[in-house]
Amino acid sequence: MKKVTMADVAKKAGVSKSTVSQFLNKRFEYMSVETREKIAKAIEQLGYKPNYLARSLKQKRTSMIGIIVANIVHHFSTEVSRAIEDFFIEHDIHAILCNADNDPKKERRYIEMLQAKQVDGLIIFPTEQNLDLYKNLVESGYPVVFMDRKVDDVNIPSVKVNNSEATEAIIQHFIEYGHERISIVTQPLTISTRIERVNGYRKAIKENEMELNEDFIIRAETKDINSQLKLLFAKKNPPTALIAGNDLVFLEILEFAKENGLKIGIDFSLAVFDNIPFAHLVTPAVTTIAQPSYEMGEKAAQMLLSLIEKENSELQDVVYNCQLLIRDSSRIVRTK
Amino acid sequence: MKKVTMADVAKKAGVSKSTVSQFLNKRFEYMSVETREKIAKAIEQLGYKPNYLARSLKQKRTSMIGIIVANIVHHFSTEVSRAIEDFFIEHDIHAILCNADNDPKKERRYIEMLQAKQVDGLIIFPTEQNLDLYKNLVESGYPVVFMDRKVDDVNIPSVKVNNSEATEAIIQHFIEYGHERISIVTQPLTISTRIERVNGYRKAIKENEMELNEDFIIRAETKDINSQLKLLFAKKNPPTALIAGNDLVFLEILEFAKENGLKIGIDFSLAVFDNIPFAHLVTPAVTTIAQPSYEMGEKAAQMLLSLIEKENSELQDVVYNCQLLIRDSSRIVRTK
DNA sequence: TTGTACGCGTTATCAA
DNA sequence: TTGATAACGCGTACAA
Repeated sequence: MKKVTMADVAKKAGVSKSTVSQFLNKRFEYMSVETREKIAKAIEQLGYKPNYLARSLKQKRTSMIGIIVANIVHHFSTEVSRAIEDFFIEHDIHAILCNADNDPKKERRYIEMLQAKQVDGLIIFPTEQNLDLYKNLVESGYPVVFMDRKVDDVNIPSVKVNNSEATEAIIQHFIEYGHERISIVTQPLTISTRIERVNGYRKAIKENEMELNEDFIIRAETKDINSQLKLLFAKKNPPTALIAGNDLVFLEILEFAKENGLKIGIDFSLAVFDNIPFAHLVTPAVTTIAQPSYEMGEKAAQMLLSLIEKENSELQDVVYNCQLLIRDSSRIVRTK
Repeated sequence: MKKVTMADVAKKAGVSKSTVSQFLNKRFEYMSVETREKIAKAIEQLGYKPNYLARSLKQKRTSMIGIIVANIVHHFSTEVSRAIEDFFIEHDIHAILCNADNDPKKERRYIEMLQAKQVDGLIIFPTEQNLDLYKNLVESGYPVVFMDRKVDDVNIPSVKVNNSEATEAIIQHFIEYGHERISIVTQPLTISTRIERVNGYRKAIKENEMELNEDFIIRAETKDINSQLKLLFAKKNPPTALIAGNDLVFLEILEFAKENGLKIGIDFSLAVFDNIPFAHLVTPAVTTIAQPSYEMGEKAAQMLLSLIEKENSELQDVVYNCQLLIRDSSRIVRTK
């Protein structure tokens, strides 16, 4: 794999390296047409491709950014990442996607690796467990934007949704349809997003003067959700409506229902956080609390770019509203 | 964002750059314990992080590979990419994921971009439309592996499944359940995968001495599939069984069925290529022709790594078998 | 309009 | 056991 360098092109064209460099950077103003053509021909013949690596080293800019998602299996992460990648490709910036797998150690490793690779900036779905590291990033002035989650006491701008309000809204919806026992099912409360949702849950229950039953708040790893649901539904007064924290939880609920012969929309109502691509196609169609993932990704990308280009060093958090998409799975009216 | 370099560490520790480099590369054999400690302390205090970029320039190896998928929305691509990334991360190699979006121009652009970035190798879901480019890659000795598709006349090893045989198997299954009019629905026949499946379809129909109806072979862009299905089902003798070419086609079929009040498993039977994550959870559960996507990704990654490390320059194509997962959507017995 | 020379942060070679 | 020096491939003053 013989590499052809600028020097080779220069020799072939009978000019100096700098002239070739000029050519590549399209500074034709002071270049004779002949030289220009000679160089073009030489490049063509040799099949020369500039080495971005060397250029990056010199320019101290790699035109690469890193995305660290908490859990790549989560559909929301995928959508957001896609948006970020799309945005940056328009600016000739490549994204490297890393999956921290909800593991703070992996997150740390990736952050350090990406910095070593000199990426120009980072968009992180933080595990929220590496405070010192986040603070280091801020101090060293590294361009970073947080996604989906917020970390207190760290001055990094974040893009997220109004989790609390969205949860209140879906509960309001359930109440209007006559539900009196509503349960929320989520993964462990290690991150702000889930905490906010449970806070919204508590608030809504309280404000509606309903009984707050702690057993109705399931916070468990996905692998344990099925058994927890079994316990919940074995109670004398099981819930009549469930709120699923994300698409992964939703699949667990589906599995639970299937195994236990419960029909969604009949035996219990259901609403799910996240965009489920097939939500409107299954029977019954599933009510979702959709996050504007594409806009969120785009926004974060914009913010990061402005940080990279130093246009703006003091960015505000951005909070999006969720959209409640009512479908059949939550439309049953409960008459006690 | 002041960058601290090896020179800074060297100065602080009172040694030369070369010694620091030795230290970083763990060549401690001929190094006094004191120097070692001095350097370690200096690195610690300055918060020094080696610059991989400079290292890569020198070593002519970036520890990055590129993945170019044809269509990132396709679930199969995601699974394969995940497997590739997982494999390479174990070897401290980062993957850059690019979405060619089924566009040969984009594919070309990405290949060139990734080469300019000096990635160590490429795994490509080829559009099959850039023959000259593929040939160039081979000639320049660039490590490349094709995924999912095969390109004739180009000496690049590929990892794929036995599309033709898998299609024959599903048709055999349908026939056993009494179907006499089976249709295959796929995207346009621009790539080997789809061509092989349609070939398998033709072969199976012929061998079973059934009537080969060209109208029963739908090859259309996803956006046109719905209307094509409408035409198909408006015929006097519509098919009683459908084979969907992938998950995107499947969603179109779901949509079509919903809009026209047709019930899957009742009004027609269905089998789908690809792993649909929720296939067993919906009603009726969907019969799938699963590709071993994770193994395929892993295999391709292994092959690429061996090419990169020059262990092996003549690799064979690898063909995996699909697994037929019979579920309710195809279990109805047709009695004419 | 073009060429020379140096710097970017490493690593490799070879002396010391 | 350590250090000086030359690469790696490109960009850019500054000189010519």
